[in-house]
This record gives sequence, C-alpha cells and structure tokens, in this order.
Amino acid sequence: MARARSEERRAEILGAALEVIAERGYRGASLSAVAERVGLTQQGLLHYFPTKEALLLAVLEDRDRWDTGGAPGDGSWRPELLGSLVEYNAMRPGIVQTFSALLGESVTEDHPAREFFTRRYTQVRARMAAMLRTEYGDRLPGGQSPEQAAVLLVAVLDGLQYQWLLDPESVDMPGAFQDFLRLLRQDPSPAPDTRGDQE
Amino acid sequence: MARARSEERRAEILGAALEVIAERGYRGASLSAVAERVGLTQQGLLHYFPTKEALLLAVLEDRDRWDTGGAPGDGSWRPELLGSLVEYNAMRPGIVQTFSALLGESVTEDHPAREFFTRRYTQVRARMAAMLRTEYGDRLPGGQSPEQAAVLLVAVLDGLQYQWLLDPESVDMPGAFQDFLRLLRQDPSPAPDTRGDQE
DNA sequence: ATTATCTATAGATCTATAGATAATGC
DNA sequence: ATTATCTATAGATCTATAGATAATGC
Repeated sequence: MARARSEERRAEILGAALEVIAERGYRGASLSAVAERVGLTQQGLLHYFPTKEALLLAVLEDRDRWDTGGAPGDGSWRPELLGSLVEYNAMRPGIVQTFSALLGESVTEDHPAREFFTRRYTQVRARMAAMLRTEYGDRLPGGQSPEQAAVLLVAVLDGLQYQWLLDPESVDMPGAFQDFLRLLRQDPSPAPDTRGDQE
Repeated sequence: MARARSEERRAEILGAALEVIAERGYRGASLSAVAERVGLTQQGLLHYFPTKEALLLAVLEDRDRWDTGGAPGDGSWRPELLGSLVEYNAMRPGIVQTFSALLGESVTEDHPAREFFTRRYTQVRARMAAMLRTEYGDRLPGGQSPEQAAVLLVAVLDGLQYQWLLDPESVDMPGAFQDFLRLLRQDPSPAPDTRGDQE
C-alpha cells in the first residue's frame, strides 16, 4: 500500500503544480505555493520531486500521457473529433492556460520545457498530417499538401487559445475552429457567424 | 540637450529590456540584467523607470507605436503586405520572441501585460476585419464574414510564431502564412510545398 | 536647481541541502 | 529498513527606498 499512497501523493502534487503554473507560469511558480496546496512544506515536496525542474517535466509527461492517451495511436482520428476536443478545452480554461503559459515561456532561453515542446510539435504536426492524408489524400480540396495544412491547423489551435484566454467573451474558440475546418474543406456552407468581437 | 540625452538613455534601456525579456520573459528578467547591458547599476536604471512594471509597460507602448506606426491608420492595408510583414519578422527572431514570450506570460494571473494584450487583440482583430472587408466585401470567397476570418488570421500569425521559434528549421513561417492567405482566397494555385517538417 | 548615478541596505523570496523524527512494512 | 515529513539554514537573488555625490543648465 505504501507505493499506492506515494503514487497518490505524487498525483496530488502534479495537480497542484498544474494549477500554480496556470496562475503564474513556471518561472513564477514557487515550490512553496505548490506544497501549500497539498498541505506539505516546500521541503516535504522535494521528497517527491528532487528539483523544481523535475516537477515541471513530470507535469508535462503526465499531461502528455493523458492528452495523447485519450486517442489511439494514429489512424482513427478525424477532423470532427478535433472539433470536439476544442469544445472540451473551452470548458477547461485551467488546463489550456497551463499549456499556453508554458508554451510561451518555452521559447525563452534555457527553458526546461523547450525541448519537450519542440519534440511535441514535431509529433503533433506529423499526426495531423497523417490524419489529413487519411481524410483527403495527398491534396486537400484547397490544393495544400497534408503537411502544409497541418502546420496551419496546429497554429490555429494555439493561436485561438491565446485570444480566447485573454478575452473569452469576444472569441468563440470552438466556432472559429469549425470555420477553419470548413475553410480546409472548401465548404462554403452556412457559416453561422452568430458570434462576437463586437466590443 | 539634457532632455535629449535622457531620451536617448531611455531608448537604450528599452532596447536592452526588449532583449532581456526575449531571453527570460518578464518574470524571469531582472532589472540588474537590463541595467548591466547599458552600463548602469540596477538602482541607476530605476531613475528612468520607477518600477519594473513601468519598464515593461514602456517597452510595450514603445513597440506598439513602432509596429502600428509603420502602417497608416486603417484603410490602406492589403493581405500581401501582411505577407511581407511575416517575412520581415522571420528575419528578426528577437522581436518575435519578446512578443511571444510576453503573450504567453500575459494569460497568467495579475500579469501587467494582460490588459495591454487584451486591448491590442481587440484592435488587431478589428483592423484585420476592416482590411478583409475592403478586400473581399462582406463575405470572403469561402463564405466567412471578415470578422470570422480575422480571428483565424490572427491565430495563424501567432501560432506560426511559436512553431517557428521552437523549430525554425522545420517551419517555414512565411510560406505557411502564404498558404493560409491562399486558403482564404480559395486560390488553388501552385502551392509549392518546397519545404519541411521532414524530421 | 535639476538630473544622473552610485553605495548601502531593508525586506522578501526562492531553491536546495542536512539532518532529525515519526510512521510504516517486513 | 524505508518512507514521509519536518525544522534549520545556507546562499542566491530580487525589487525598491534612502541618501550621498557629481555633473549640468540656468
């Protein structure tokens, strides 16, 4: 049972770290703040993760397993599922904020998450390209290769998150993403436009 | 002449701050690091900007004046000019990095740049929408309203910057942006695809 | 007088190490 | 024995304030 208890504690700590990082970023997050949330002293926390950097990397790995774990290996993805993912994210600003804050910091020198994100984006682009190829073949309706469209797809996902986090009233993230999917499909259908930016 | 000297010094400091923020973000940037680059002590620097936050806000205002100043009020923008802007940015990773790092941090609680970015994005979306309306009227070729397209346009600009900063070898930022413009135009032209993500 | 800088320093943090103590598992 | 925590603390920083000193402008 000791192992199980320990794992539980670790998971609690990771959860608290996720929150604190969402609020203050990695550099702004202090070990004490994380420790306090799980009722430990800062030194007690270091028993589970030997350094602050180790804690961050554990958070990233954990989240990555979660996010990637939900979806099977490669093949079975479809663009519509991505739409649902965005809708899901729109209900969990905390997680989105953690990742957006870390992504922003990660472009900074010697940031411990930099390598993680670099690798991850390479993977995600490849996965998206594979999905688009399955869906559309070697050319999308608009003439782009799946690889070309994949970079844009990922850019839209990230870019929308920042606009949405800063101003959720004005930016309908899921709706905008649907617009983008329609654009890729070259589908000149309804395109409701029942939303904002009317400030 | 005293005023001029002083203004010069301020400008030097703003430049140094821009660099340090690019390297470490705002929270990670120390006043000493900025001061050192202009040959001042940290306390000497505080003679020009009374607090760290004031320095950040001055950097943002300064840059904003620059970026916005280059282009006239509203009307005369065209999508092609945006393409050139992206090409220009691709040659100045430092500036892009400063802004990307700050944008990332800004979604974090109580961040002094948050309000600035929120306001700025509202403005930028409005400006882009106006540009698209001038170019295409009330519906783009793909059926989107200018407002709908504007959110996506801005998202693509930001999102591409992160992917490019993390992995400039694999991501052709200007090329990808051109792909996006073609997508908006529904222009199934060449779409060269002479580039990467082949890792 | 005002402006530009400096030294000294208060007062907060922050991460990480050392080592004690209690509890748990065999 | 090992695991979980704690107290004490070293050693770095960091921002900001106070007040001195030199230089500049009138």
